[in-house]
Amino acid sequence: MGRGKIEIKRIENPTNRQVTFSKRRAGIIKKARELSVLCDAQVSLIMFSATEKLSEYISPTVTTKKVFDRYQQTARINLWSTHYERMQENLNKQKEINRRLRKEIRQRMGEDLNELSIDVLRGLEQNMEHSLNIVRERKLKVIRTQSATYRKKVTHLEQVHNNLMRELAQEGRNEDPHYVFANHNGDYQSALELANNGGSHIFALRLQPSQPILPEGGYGSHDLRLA
Amino acid sequence: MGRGKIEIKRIENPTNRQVTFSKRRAGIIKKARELSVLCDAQVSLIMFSATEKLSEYISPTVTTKKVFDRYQQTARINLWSTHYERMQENLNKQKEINRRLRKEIRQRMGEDLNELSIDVLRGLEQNMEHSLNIVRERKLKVIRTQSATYRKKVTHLEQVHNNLMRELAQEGRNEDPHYVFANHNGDYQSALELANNGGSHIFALRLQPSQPILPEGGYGSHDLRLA
DNA sequence: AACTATTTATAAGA
DNA sequence: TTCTTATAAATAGTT
Repeated sequence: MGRGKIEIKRIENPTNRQVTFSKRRAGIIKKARELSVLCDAQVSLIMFSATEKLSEYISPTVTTKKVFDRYQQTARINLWSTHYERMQENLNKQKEINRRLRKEIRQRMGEDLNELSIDVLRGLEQNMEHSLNIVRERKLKVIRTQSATYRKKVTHLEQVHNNLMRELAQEGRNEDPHYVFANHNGDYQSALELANNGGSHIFALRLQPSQPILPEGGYGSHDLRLA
Repeated sequence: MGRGKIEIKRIENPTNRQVTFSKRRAGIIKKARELSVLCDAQVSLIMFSATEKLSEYISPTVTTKKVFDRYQQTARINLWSTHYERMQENLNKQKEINRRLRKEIRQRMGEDLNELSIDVLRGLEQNMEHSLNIVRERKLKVIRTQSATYRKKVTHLEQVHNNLMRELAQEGRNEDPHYVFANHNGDYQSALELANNGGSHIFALRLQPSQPILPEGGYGSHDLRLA
C-alpha cells in the first residue's frame, strides 16, 4: 500500500527505516485502538525501535500490569510467576505455622482443651508440671541472686556509714549524724522491698483466664501476659 | 476499508464482533510482524478477546519476559515490584510473629528463662499455675466422663450376661457357662485399665526438658509433645 | 471460509 | 517531520 510494493525485509537505509517505523507505528497503534473499541478486547502493544525508543498502546480498560498478570496465568508461562508462587506458598506456610503456635499457646493457657484426648491431656499436664517447676526454680534463683546483691550493697553502705560515723566522731563538730543515718536506712528498706515483693502487683492482671491472642502487634510472650 | 465505512465503537452483535476480532487480529499481527522485520523493532502484542481468548505476537529476536523486563526498566514504572515488596514485608512480619510465638512456647516449657526479669518470671509462674489447674480439671472431667461411659457399658454387659445365664439355666444342657463369664470379665478389665491409666506410657517422652521446636512441619502443639 | 467493493494504510516524493 | 497522492493492503458486508 503505497506508491510501490515493498518486500517485507529489513530496510537497510537507516533514515528510511526510521521513517517507516514512525508511520507504521502510528498505523499499528491505530489498529490496536480500533480492535479494543470495536471488539471489546484488551490489547497491550509494546514496541522498541532499533534506536531503543519505547512506544506502547494499552487498552483504556486495563493496565499493563493486569495484562501481564493475566498473560502469565493464561499462557501458563513461568516468567517471574514461579517467584510469586513460591512467595505465596511460603507465606501460607508461615501463616499455618502461626496458627498452630497460637493454638499451642492457648492450650498451654488452659483454652481450647475440649478437642484433646485424655492421653494428650495427661501429657500436657505432666509437661506443664515439669515446666512450672523449672520456672519456679529459676524464679527462686533470681530472687536469691538479687537478695545476695542487695545484701552486698547494704553491707557496703553500712561500711561507708560506719566510716563516716567514725570520721564524724573524730572530727565531730557541727554536722548532724542522724541525717546520714536516715539516708542509709532508706536504701536498705527499698532494697529489701524489691527483693521480696518486686512489683508483683503489676501482674495481678496476668491471671485473667482467657486473654485473647491479638492478631498482630500484640502477640508474643510478654504482650500476652502484660496486656 | 470494506464495503462500507464503520464507526469505531463497540460492535453490538456478538457474532459480528467475534468475526471482526478474528479478521483484525490477523491483520494487526501481520502488521506487528512487518514492523519487526522492516524496522528491526522488538514488538510484543498481547490481546484478550471479549471471550477471554489470548492471542499474542512477539518478535522472533526477543522473549515476552525480556520485553517485560525492558519495559519496566525503560518506563520506570513499578508494576509488580510494589506487589513483591509488600509480599516480602508480609512474609517477614509473619516470620517475626512466629519467632515470638516460639519463644513464648519455649518459655512456657521452661527454656530461655535467663533473660526474664523477676517480675515477668513471677507472672509467668502464676499464669502457669492457673493454666495447669485448668488442664488438670479438664483431664479429671474427661476421665470421669469416660469412666461413666465404661460403667454403663459394663452394666449393660452384665445385664446381657445375666440374661444369658438365665436362659442357660432354663435351657441349660451342653453349654459351658464359664466361657461367657470369662469374656465379660475381659471387657470389664480393659475398660477399667483405659479409664485409669489409658496409654500414659506413651507420654513419658514428653518430659524431655529441651525438645526443640522444629522449623517446619514438626512444630505445633502435639508435634512438640508427641515427637 | 471466500469474495469483492470500498476504505484505509502507506511508500515515495516533495 | 509532515503533506500529498498513487497504489497496495485490509476489511465490512455479502454469499
